[in-house]
Amino acid sequence: MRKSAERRKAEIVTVVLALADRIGPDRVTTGAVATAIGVTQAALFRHFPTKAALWQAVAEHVAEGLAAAWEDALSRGDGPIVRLRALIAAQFAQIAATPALPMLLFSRELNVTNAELRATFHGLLTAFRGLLAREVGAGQEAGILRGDIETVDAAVLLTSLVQGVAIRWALGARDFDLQGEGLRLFEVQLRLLAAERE
Amino acid sequence: MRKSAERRKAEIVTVVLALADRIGPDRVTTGAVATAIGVTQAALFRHFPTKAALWQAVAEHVAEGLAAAWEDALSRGDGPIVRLRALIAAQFAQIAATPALPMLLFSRELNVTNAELRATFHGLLTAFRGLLAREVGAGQEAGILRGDIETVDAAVLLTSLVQGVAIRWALGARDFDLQGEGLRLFEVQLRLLAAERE
DNA sequence: TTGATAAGTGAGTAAGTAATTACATACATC
DNA sequence: GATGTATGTAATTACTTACTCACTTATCAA
Repeated sequence: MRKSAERRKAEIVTVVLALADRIGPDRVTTGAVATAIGVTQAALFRHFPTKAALWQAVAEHVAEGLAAAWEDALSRGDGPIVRLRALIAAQFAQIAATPALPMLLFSRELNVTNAELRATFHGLLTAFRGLLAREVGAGQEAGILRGDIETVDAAVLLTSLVQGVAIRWALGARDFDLQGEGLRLFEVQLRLLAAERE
Repeated sequence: MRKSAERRKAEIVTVVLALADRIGPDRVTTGAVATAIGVTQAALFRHFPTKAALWQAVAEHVAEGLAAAWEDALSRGDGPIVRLRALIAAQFAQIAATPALPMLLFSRELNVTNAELRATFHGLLTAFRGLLAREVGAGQEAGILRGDIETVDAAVLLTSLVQGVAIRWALGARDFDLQGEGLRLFEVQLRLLAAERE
């Protein structure tokens, strides 16, 4: 029943993310989190001085998860196409594992209350685009991808693909496999980006 | 100072959208709206029975604006490519005119409190994708666009493009011209989708 | 000019919000 | 087994929220 501070903190962060998905990030009150865990509301402030600090911890948790997934994806493959596919797959996997992520990007906690969080997440999106751009550039130099397209433009198209599918999934009924549909469309876009050969 | 109910209603809706952009949709309190207008908070309830009804009116206003912009775009052009470009341009123009739109899609007002609004907006996105798909199909039949791509997939890629650029604009510093950058990337994607000719 | 109607006000209420406090108790360490 | 510390609680705080109601007053038609 009673847990160490470290494990309790982790539990709180997890519950916040789950609640954010279920009832929306801005409806996550300290009371709701507490009852979902099974402690009193005051107990939360044993572990986080303010609610903003709680959200900060949540953001760091998410950011670390994303960074780790990207690193893992890049270390796996060898060719640029394989690595591109792994990056996209990792991104979809992270979103599926944390469905509140798209909503979180637009929550007031992130955009208004905590300017630092906003910068953090915006930086994450930029970093992801940068990783994609590097692989696209490698593919272009290798002659696998069309060279008559700006590298960064191709990267933007790919990040947009992820966001577009994620939005459709998050706002809709979530009645399709996010990663499957996302990777299918990635292959379509990849065919468009491929250098022509006959 | 004193206005007719019709004009006051319209003013309230406008102010709500402006406030939603500035402080986030979920921080738009009846008090904040009232002081932004220059009336007391109680005055709002003269025109809308509940806050949910207010949001309903806001959603209808936005939906009507989008539908009108699409209709106008379609009536303008003649060829499928021209109409595609006009649809994309219209969408970017609407987002630029109502910057709260992307946030609104993910607000709790839309996603949790009012299930009807959620369905409305989700339907709008689907409708837009449908309009794009029709033009893409026409372009494919005319031999202007590649035929080896599923029509709906191309439409999804185009809506994703809009959403991706809009997200980058809304979450970033808004330091670039949304419509200009959006249309530039549209031309890039269009080149990828074009039937090859040499 | 007058009277009816519609727009706006001032002063409230009840329900929720994050945060604080004094107090209790489980748990590891000696 | 005693004891100090860290985790948790009950009660309460000051504040914000949407919403109500009895009232005032601007506006306009007769």
